[in-house]
Amino acid sequence: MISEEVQMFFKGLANEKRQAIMLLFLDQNEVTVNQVSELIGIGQSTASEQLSMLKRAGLLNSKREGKEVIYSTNKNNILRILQEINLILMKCCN
Amino acid sequence: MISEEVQMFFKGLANEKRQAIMLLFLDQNEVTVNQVSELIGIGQSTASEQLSMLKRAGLLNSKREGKEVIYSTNKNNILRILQEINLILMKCCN
DNA sequence: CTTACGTATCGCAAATGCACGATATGTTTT
DNA sequence: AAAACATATCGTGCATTTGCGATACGTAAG
Repeated sequence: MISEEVQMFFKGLANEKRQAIMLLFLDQNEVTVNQVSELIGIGQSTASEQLSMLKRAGLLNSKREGKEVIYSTNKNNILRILQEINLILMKCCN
Repeated sequence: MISEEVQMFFKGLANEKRQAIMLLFLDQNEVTVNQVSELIGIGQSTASEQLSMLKRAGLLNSKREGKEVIYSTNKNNILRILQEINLILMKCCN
């Protein structure tokens, strides 16, 4: 079987809205929940839940700053998991 | 938005059984539907459907050989999509 | 042509995922 | 302490996914 981490990584990115959220970080490296809600065009609660899901999946980090919660990419973890995935799929493609 | 291909790639790997199927190719580079059914421990129809899903997602190829259908990894496509994903996520992790 | 075997498709029930509004919690300002 | 704002959680309806058995289709052998 495959590590729980990698499994969650794929589930995290298996949704269009969550993919769109990740793409936000191409332009800016920090976003708040409300920004995501507005930029993606989803409700506030949905944004909050999808962001926390991406965090659980190891793709994002969050920190509180005043009343806002600021999300950013979990670079180290993403790169680590990417390497793991590359390794596995490369082997499958001997 | 992200390309349909990449989206399908993630959805393909977002399921435990399908991940297990892909891992079969670490040992052998060709499997039949029945082999998958037995090795993974799922019904014949389920194996058939998941395999054809992985093919649609661009991860597998298939060819008929007699009464059997033999699946193998779509190496070129996998490597291509992996590169694309790496590119995107690397940028997100500037 | 019939049988046997491998695979694909169909119909269905259960589980999971999704998105929302309402509401609760946390934080700053007044 | 109360108001205002940002975020998190809850409950719900709806859609999608999952896995199965039954059945249809394709292919090879008798």
